[in-house]
Amino acid sequence: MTNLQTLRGMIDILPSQTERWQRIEALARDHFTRSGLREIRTPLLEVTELFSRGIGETTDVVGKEMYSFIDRGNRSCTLRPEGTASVVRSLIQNGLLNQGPQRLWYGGPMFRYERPQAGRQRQFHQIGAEFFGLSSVRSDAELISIAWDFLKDIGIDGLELEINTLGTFEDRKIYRKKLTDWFEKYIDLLDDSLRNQLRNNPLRILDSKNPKIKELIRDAPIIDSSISINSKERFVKLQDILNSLKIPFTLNNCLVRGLDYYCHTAFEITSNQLGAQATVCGGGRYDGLVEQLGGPPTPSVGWAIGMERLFILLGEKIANSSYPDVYLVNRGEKAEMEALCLARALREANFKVELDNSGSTFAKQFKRANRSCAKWAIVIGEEELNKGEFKIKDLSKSSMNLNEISMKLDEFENLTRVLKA
RNA sequence: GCGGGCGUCGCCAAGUGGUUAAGGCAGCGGCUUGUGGCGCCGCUAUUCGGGGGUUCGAAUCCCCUCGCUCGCCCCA
Repeated sequence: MTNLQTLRGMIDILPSQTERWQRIEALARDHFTRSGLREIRTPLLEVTELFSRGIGETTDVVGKEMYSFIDRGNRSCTLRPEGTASVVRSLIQNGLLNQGPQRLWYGGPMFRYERPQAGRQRQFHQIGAEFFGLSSVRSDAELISIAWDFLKDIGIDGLELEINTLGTFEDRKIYRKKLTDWFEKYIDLLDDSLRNQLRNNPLRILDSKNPKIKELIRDAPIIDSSISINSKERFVKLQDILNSLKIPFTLNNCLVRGLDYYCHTAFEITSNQLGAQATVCGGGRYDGLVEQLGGPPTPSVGWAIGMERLFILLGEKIANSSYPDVYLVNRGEKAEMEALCLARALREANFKVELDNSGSTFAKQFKRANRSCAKWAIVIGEEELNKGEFKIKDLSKSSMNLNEISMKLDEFENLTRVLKA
């Protein structure tokens, strides 16, 4: 195949799909605005170090999934694999963390060099929300509710919210040790990659889908056994609030965020309709991140939603539905000019107008008018022009020639009144 | 990076060694040089992702390669 085509894992969003995107994006913007979030936009390209430091050297994302290159100034640059690191960088760089709590949302394309599969592309889109400078457990609950309500509002059903706690950094350290010691006893059962994980990120083993490991994990120590009274109380409080908000959830003590700066709340919203990649929204609290990137200690909590997965769940619920108000049938040199002027005037008056520029026969043009699903056809030809008129036709009426009305070219007010009816 | 499935027109496809590569949708033209949704007629793949091989003969068999897809790892 010598034809030029998209890079693997990168797809075109064609006109038949863009309207769905616009609708969801508009709904998201509206939902976030009502939720008191303000949008932040950061560059797609950042210095590589931002992600290696912000996401973690030992993660797969940084270790093998980044789109990185050296630019002409000999800097290592990376297309963002996620949104949070850039947002944090921006808050620090622009001094926004000195201006009180920040409630933000962002959206746009992210890039990860992975093998594409259902619900996963190399260029994919996320929308995310984050709170900075808010440490109460109510913030965690509010943020979860914003995600939950958004997904509900746009009409997605069958979602499940799973939550877990990772405790404080101290708690995690203790748990990590416990877990490592425990897995060491079964080191023979672990393959190379799991042993690697055991060294770098033992908590992530809990997430394994390997059936044998899953069985093993059933008997592994759970985090509950390691966390402090305060952490436990915080987690119970979160559950209480979610109950009060009538947001159903399940506890999943294998749900972990592998990175060191995560603490307390971790959650995912999943669906069984997504194939292997079941998570449509994932997030948690990461009080250590801002500091790790050179800012002041700042409590932070956030989540991201995968847009492509959202669309899989939506199916045909948000269909393209924008048909023209008017299809302008026209023929003959002078009539064509008149039609162009009329199209412009109607568009100015907020009508969606499709102008037939084909110059083909009236029969053809009407065929296309019908296909376009326009409500009205306006007809301008030599005959009409000679009388200083045009015709309006209701395309939804089945009779062919009987449903025309003639109108003078200068009766624009009258025309718009008819079209609106 | 590693497995499984697949690759025939813009889309959906039939064809599984004999040569004129069905059919449907969409598109274009006509029946209808000025009137739509139905109908009828015609046109639209020298070619079966690409390359090489086997054969008198290949879309059909073999090898390589590219791409898509599903899964593993991991994530949204």
